[in-house]
Amino acid sequence: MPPRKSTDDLKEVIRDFRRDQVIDVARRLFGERGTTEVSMDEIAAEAGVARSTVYVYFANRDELLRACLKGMHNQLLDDIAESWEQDAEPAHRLERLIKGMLQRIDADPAFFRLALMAQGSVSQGGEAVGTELALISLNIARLIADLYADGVAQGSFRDVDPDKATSLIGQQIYGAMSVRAGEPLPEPPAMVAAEVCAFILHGLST
Amino acid sequence: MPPRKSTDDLKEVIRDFRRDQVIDVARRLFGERGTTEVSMDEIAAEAGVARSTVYVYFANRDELLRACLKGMHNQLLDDIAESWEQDAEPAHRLERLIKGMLQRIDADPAFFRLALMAQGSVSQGGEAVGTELALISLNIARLIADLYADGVAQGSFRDVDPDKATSLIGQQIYGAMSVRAGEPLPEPPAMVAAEVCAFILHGLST
DNA sequence: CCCGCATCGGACACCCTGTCCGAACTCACG
DNA sequence: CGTGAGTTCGGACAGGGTGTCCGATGCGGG
Repeated sequence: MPPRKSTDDLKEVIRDFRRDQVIDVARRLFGERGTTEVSMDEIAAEAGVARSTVYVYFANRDELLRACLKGMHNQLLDDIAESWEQDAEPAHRLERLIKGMLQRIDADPAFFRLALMAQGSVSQGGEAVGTELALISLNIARLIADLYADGVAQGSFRDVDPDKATSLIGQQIYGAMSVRAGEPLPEPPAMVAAEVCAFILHGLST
Repeated sequence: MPPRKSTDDLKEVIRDFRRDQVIDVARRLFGERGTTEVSMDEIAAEAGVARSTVYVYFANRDELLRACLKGMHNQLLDDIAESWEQDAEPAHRLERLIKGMLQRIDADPAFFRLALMAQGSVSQGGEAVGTELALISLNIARLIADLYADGVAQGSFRDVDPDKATSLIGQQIYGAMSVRAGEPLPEPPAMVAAEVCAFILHGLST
């Protein structure tokens, strides 16, 4: 087996390119009409390939859905990582984190609704779609945990069980994102992020 | 058309009974394996009726799903209404509200996961399943709004835009419920409710 | 020029939905 | 007791989706 590296690499690039092509279409259609309402025929047609070709790249519908989620996961992490290092102040990081996620939703609300729906499927057949979403949650949770620990260390956050605090913060963010994913005409992300962040910091206390 | 009241009433009772029989089975199966993974055949078989008979009671799969959600909605409202009048103190009402919802989840976690999944479907075909869930949200939101207004009136809550405050509180509760619906071995609802409530009241502030 | 490879397109078996209808059963009424 | 209305059953049916398979086609590199 001779190296033949460049050729094989090219093939792989092409393969990835086509894969992404299908994923993009699937993500759009899933987002627009829901994962259950789009047939593989439609995806294939819209992507300009034969249905059987789609099955060359993805074993089945589930795997395609998982690939869609993975793509979104990566974009989300990129978005957040970008702004993460710009400010080490915990409260600011929190606000940036929230703003980043809201912006990601705004960039493709349909896609995020897709994620929410998949969230539902997770608890179901148990299929591997769940693992994709669990990864996202884990990554975000880690960021929150770090940020909280920093805040406690410098005395700006109340010191309670870190796991509980992380969970509660995460829940608030999750709720905020869910609502926004459904809202037709959302307010500016920066403003919402500021409100959510303020609420997390102070709650209803006078 | 003679009155014949008692007979017709009886028929209606029987009809409702059978309907509920199917709904119970459907709710269980939907909860266990997800709404998309259960066929009408299975539901009918498990309920001990012919598939065609199910279609006598429900026009289609969607209507059956909606009926399942409506049932859960009513149970939830009953649960909450029960404890609502026991204490007029806003903070206590909030905690009771949260506890009530957590208990409902614990009573039938599978069912709540079903609701979450349907939440996803809402944004999809747009079918009337959404209206069922929207009703639930509305009812809860009204309770929260009342409670918040009381708290502000008596000076125990910060006075901000009531809509925003209601929304933020609702988001926190929504997140907490979502997490709990997925947790395998949750802590006592009362304890979790207290934590969530405390977080809403004070946030991270020292 | 020819081989390998990706793609195509269509046939296939299987499953699910929603509709329909005739047959059997139940039960209240005359 | 007989009759008729209403209910259920079971199965047939069309339509549509999934996932598999395979022969045909086209293309690019050696």
